[in-house]
Amino acid sequence: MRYAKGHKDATRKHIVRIASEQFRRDGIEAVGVAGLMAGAGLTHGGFYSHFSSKEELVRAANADALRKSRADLAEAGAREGLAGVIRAYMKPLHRDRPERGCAFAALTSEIARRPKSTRSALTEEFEAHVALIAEHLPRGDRQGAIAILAVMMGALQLARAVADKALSDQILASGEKAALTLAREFSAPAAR
Amino acid sequence: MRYAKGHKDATRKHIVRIASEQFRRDGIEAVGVAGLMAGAGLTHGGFYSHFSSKEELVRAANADALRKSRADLAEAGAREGLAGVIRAYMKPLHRDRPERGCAFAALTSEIARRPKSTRSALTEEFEAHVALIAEHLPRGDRQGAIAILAVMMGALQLARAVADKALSDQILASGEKAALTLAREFSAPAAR
DNA sequence: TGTACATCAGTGAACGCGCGTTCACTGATGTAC
DNA sequence: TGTACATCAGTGAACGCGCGTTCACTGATGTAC
Repeated sequence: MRYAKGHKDATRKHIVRIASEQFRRDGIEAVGVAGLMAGAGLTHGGFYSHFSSKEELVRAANADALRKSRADLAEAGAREGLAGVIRAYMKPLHRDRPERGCAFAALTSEIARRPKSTRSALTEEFEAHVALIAEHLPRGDRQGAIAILAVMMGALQLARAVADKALSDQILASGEKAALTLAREFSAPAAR
Repeated sequence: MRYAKGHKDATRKHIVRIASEQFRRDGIEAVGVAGLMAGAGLTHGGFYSHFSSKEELVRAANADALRKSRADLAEAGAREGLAGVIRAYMKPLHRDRPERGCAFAALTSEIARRPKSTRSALTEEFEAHVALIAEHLPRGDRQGAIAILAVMMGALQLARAVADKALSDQILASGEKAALTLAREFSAPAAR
């Protein structure tokens, strides 16, 4: 079957999108090329006409997921400021749908063990996230932005891992409160 | 060969220790039973006379790693208080040696995808960590303790994942500063 | 004290399975004549 | 306008390999007589 112009590009984008969801939900290692392609409605053989290796897809999928979640953060920030970003991030819905959520929370520890090329791709997106948060802080405070991202993703991960629902909700609330506290504190440091 | 009394128990403990290191360094999924047993100086066949499944070892290894890192935190806390705990956690050495470090930072997102039995084992250890940090806060503030743990492990993970050394150091410094800020803030909330 | 046997921690071959990757092939459609 | 052919996205069988798990076996030593 000969396909319409742009068809292959659309297929590639579709595979990347499906992969970014499966990776976030199940972890990178747990997702196989065959299952991934089946999830995209294709057979596994065609994979290598789109990507030179699974690792290339990993880079593309992470970048895609992070670009998308950055756009979500930017939108919440434009509407409701930094407090809006924090409240959106710490929502129970975000905990319950990792496949649509922040790729840092889902994949950072796994990416730490992948090749440098993959970690470099992550690093760029990390900087972009930090810059986005820093925009809402006086003097574009990078340190504060990094800390706010760290506490949010740390709390989200813990909330996903514990086996107790009430505790999980409590962790989300703690993360939200701490992130808001840091936002306030880094905006106008206490004079002690 | 007949072995001395207590030999089998010592072997089991040895396997658990080796496993807890390999899991933290390479991730749970990436560690195979054969490589693990070889690392312990044994052959893979004997594995199932010690554990009923890999998952049982995962639970034992995580509990062991977390009990040990909790003892380290407790020691730093006894010597130098909460600030000492935070400074020890955010040290570059901790970033560079995941196999000896905090199992939350290394494995939380992976554990979130494992069976409930494994997540329950983690939950207990999490509560114990929170209690240990809360001891250093007024009124044993659980919320503050959870937030401090979250920002430390989030920052440590990010410091391990980025491909840039200077950025990684900066992330550790941000995590330390934020954790200290939260410790201060949760001890004596600003009156605003 | 000396011999026969029971014990059992550890060995290593084998199982079915899914992994990432390769490759000869298919077949619908665009292009050339 | 009608036919022959080139294109190329996608197919599916096959590759070597390592996975978690099973199991018949080994062999050094403690125990029974």
